[in-house]
Amino acid sequence: MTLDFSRDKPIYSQLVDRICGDILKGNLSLGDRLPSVREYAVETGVNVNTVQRVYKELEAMQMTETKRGQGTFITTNEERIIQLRDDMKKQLAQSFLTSIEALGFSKEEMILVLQQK
Amino acid sequence: MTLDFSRDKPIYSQLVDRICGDILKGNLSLGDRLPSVREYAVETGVNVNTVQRVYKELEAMQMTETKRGQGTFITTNEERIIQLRDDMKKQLAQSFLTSIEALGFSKEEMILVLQQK
DNA sequence: CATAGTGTAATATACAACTAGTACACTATG
DNA sequence: CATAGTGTACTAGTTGTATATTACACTATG
Repeated sequence: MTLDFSRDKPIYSQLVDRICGDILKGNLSLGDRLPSVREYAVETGVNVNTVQRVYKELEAMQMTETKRGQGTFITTNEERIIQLRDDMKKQLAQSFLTSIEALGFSKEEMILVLQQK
Repeated sequence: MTLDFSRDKPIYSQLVDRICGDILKGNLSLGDRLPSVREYAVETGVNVNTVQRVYKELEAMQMTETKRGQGTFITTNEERIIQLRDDMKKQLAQSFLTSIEALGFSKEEMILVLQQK
């Protein structure tokens, strides 16, 4: 694989987003095992510690459960996933609103732009 | 003044946003002179070099014009401001779309959330 | 033409975030 | 109980950001 990473955001953060996305989209199923930190490090071309940080973040979000010696698994708690999905949606919307307000755009004009794309 | 800065973004970047916003919103008018780097540094409680970086960025965006010995002024080129406003609007929209796509949200469902706020 | 107020530049320092290399600790399995 | 495969922890180096300090270059003004 060896992914491309944008430089304006930490790699670990981009990987968290990617995995979150895969889970929320259903590309990964509840209970699935993620690659080991070493495997995933090789796949993506980053350091083991970076992957560890990714898995740590995911676990802190209660999106995964980590078992030493066994691996990291996507939570089987479906409610938690649903809740996370909703939280993220709200958070995305809120930070978007904050940004546009800071630059003086109205919600309505931005929605128009979005609809045109 | 002595502003509060969020820790998740560089200070210089937050100041750029603030001034951009003030210009785009019309709080600052075309041709207005910004405070001197030293004044603004004291006002905001940051270092002169940080303010200098802010003014440099603004000039690179052609949002201001800097005259050595005189000060930094908001461009009188109204077209440029209009263009910047439009560019930023599109850029905001695009990065929003990229984010929501990465996490598996649809444009439509996000617009609904935005409208409810 | 001296002076004070502009922006600009260079250097050193400090600190935090990020990443990498390496070694350690736990678990399943034959 | 040895071994291979897990996650974890420690240390160090790099980079970006911010600060402090100092000096320089230009402009307006008395």
